[in-house]
Amino acid sequence: MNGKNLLLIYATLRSNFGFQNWWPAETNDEMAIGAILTQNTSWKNVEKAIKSLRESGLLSLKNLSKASIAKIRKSVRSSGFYKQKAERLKLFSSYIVLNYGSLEKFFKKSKRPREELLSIKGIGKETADSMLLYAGKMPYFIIDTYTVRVFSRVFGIKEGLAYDKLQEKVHNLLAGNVPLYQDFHAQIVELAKRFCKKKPLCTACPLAKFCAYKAKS
DNA sequence: AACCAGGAGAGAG
DNA sequence: CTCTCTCATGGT
Repeated sequence: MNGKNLLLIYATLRSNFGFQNWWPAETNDEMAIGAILTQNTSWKNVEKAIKSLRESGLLSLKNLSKASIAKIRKSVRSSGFYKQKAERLKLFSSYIVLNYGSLEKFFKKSKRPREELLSIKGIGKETADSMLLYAGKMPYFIIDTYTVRVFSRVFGIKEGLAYDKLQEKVHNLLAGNVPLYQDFHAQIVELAKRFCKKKPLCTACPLAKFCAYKAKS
C-alpha cells in the first residue's frame, strides 16, 4: 500500500461508480445527527428516523438539546438501538449548544475537535471522523468496517490493524485532501456493498485486477 | 429464517 | 491490550 496505488484504486472506483456526493444532508446539524443514527445501522433505516425528526422539528442541535428523551425516542425508533441513540443525540446536542452555541462555532473554536468529540459519550472514532470530515470539512480519513475489509483484501494488510494506525497511514499517503477523503470513503462503501462482501463477488469486482485477495471458486 | 447494517461502551481476562 | 456481550429495528 502506497500513495500511488491508493490513488489508482480511487480512480478506478470513481470511474466505475461516479462521484458519490456524500454526505446526503442539507445542513451540518443533519449530517451530525445522521452520523450518530447510522451507527451499525443501514442508511435506509436512518432515513426514516431523519424524516421523523424533521417532521417533529428536531433536526437541529438546538431543538434536540431542548427536547425530551421520550420525544426523541419516538422519532428515532426505526434506526434501531433507539434508547441509546436518543440519549446520545441529547448528550451530543447539549454539549455543542451549551459549550459553543452551534456546530459551526465548535469547528471554528475547538483546539482539539477530534479529542473533544471523542470525550462525549456515544461518539466513537468513526462517528467523530465522519462529523469532522463531512460537516467540519477537516482532513480525517474515515476507517469503518468496510474500509478495513477492502484495504485488507486489496493491499493484504492485516484486518486487525488498529483504527488510528491505518488512519495515520492513509493520512501520510494522501496528505490532507478533504474532497478526496470524502469521496474515497463513499466509493469504498459503494464497492463493499456491491462486491466486497463476506461472500465476495470478485469476478465482477472492478478492483479484481489489483486485488491481493482471490476468491476460491 | 438466519444474517447483516455507513459502531460504541462496558466488562473480563 | 484484545476478545465478548449488549443494544434493536428493518431488509434480504
